[in-house]
Amino acid sequence: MNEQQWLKELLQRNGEDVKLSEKQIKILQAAIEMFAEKGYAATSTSEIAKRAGVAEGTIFRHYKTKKDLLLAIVTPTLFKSVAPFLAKEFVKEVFESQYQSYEDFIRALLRNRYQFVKKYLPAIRVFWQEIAFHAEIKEQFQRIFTTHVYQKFKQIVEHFQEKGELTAIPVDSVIRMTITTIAGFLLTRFIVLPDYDWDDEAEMERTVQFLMHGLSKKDGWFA
Amino acid sequence: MNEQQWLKELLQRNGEDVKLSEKQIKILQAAIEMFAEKGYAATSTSEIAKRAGVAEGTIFRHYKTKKDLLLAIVTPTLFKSVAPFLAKEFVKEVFESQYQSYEDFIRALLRNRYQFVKKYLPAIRVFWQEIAFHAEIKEQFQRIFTTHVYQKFKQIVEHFQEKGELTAIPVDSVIRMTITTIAGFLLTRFIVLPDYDWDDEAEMERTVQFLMHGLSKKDGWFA
DNA sequence: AATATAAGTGAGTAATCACTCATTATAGAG
DNA sequence: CTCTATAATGAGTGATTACTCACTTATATT
Repeated sequence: MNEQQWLKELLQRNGEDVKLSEKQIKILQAAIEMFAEKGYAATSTSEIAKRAGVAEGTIFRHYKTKKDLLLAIVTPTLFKSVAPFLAKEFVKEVFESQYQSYEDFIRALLRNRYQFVKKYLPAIRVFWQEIAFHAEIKEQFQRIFTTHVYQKFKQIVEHFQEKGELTAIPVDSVIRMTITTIAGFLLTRFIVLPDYDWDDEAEMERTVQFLMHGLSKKDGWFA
Repeated sequence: MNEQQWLKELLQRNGEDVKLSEKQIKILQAAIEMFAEKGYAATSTSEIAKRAGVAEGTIFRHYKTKKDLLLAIVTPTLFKSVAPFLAKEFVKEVFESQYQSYEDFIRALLRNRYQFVKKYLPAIRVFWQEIAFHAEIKEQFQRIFTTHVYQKFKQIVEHFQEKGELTAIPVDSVIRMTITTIAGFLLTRFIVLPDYDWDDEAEMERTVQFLMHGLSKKDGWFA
C-alpha cells in the first residue's frame, strides 16, 4: 500500500478525509516511527524534524506542543482500535443475520483485528506503549471502552449465553477471556515474536477453537 | 511487609543477600516508583535524588549511569519473573510427584505468579514498560526465556500430551495460549482494572477451567 | 499583477538534562 | 585520639531540550 495512504486512512473519521500537507505527512510518519522505536519521551522534536526533512519550527506550526503531536497519532489509533464496536447497528447485525454463533462472531472479530494490527502496527505500538504514561490517553480509552465496547460486548455475550452456546460464568469473565485471548495472539504474533515462522490461518483457527472450547456450555463447567 | 524487605528480596539471587546502604535503598525505591509512574526517559536523576532525599551525586556514586540504575531494577525483576523455571529440578518435580495433571501444574503456576505480581508490582511495571525501548533488556529476556522457560515448558506440555490430557495441537501453540491466558489475567487484574471488584479465588479458578477446557483432549478438536 | 493568507524556516532562548569533581562528613582500625 | 578509607555532597559543566518569533516562500483570490 502507498506509504501515505495508510496514514490518511488512520486519521480519517466518519469517512471524512483530513487535509494534510506533504510536510505534515512527513512529520507524522517520522513521529510514529520514532515514538514506536524509542518512545515519546526519548524522542526529541529536533530528531523528528531531521527525519521528516523539515525545519523544527514547522512541527510547531501544525502542533502547538510535542504532546499535541502525540495525541494526533494516538487518538485516531484508539478509535480505529475499537472501530467495529463504534458502529451503531453493530449489535443488531450480530444478533440478526451476520453471525449464527459466538464462534462466527469471534472468528470474524479476530480476522478483522488481525488485519487492523497488520496495517497500522507502528501507530498501535505508540498507542499501547504510551498509554501507561499519559493519564489523558488512559482516561480517553476507558471512556470509549466502557461506553461503546463493553456495553455492546456484554449484550452479545448475554445473547449467546441465553441461546445456550456459552457457559453461564459471569459475563465480565467471558469478555475478559475473549479479549485477552485475541489480544494475546495479536501481541505474540506482531510484537513479541514477529519473526517466528507463523502459519497465520492455522494459528487463528486454533485460537478460535481454543476460545470456544474454553467458553462453550458443556458438562464439567461450573461458575 | 516491611517497605525495604520486598526490595531486598527482589534483589537477592541464589539466596545471597546484597549489601545495600540506607541511601541506596532510598534511591532504588524512589527510582522504581518514578519509573513505574512516568517512565524511565521522563524521569530525571534530580527528581529521583529529591524523592530519595539524597544528593544527586550520591546516585552516581552507586550507579555509574542512569541506565545502570534502570538495569539494577530490571535485571532482578526479569529473573524473579521466570523464577519457577530457573530451578534445576523443576521439570522433574512436575513429572514425578508434585503435579498429577497439567491442570494442577497450571493452577499452581497461576497462584504462584499471582503472588509474585502482587508483591513486586511496581518493579514489574518498570520491567514491562521499558522492555519495549531497550534492546539490552529485550535480548536478556529472550535469552533467558528460550534457554530456560521455553525448553522446560515444552517438556512439560509434551509430557501431558503423551499422557493424553492435552490436545495434539502444536506445542508452541499450547505454550502460547497458556502464557497469554495467565498473563492476560494478571495484566487485567493488576494493571488494567486494579480497582474492579475482583473475587480473586473465583476468577483464578475460572481461568484455570477456561484454559483446561480450551486445551484438553476431546472430540471436536483438530490440529 | 496585486494582495492576502497560510506554510515553512532556522537562529535564538531559558530551562533542564546526565554527569563530574573538589570538598566535607562519617566511621572503623590502630 | 589519629589515620585512612569510603560515603555523601552540591555547585558547576557542556549538551540538549521544547518552544518562539521575526522573517521568507508558496499558494490562492481578486
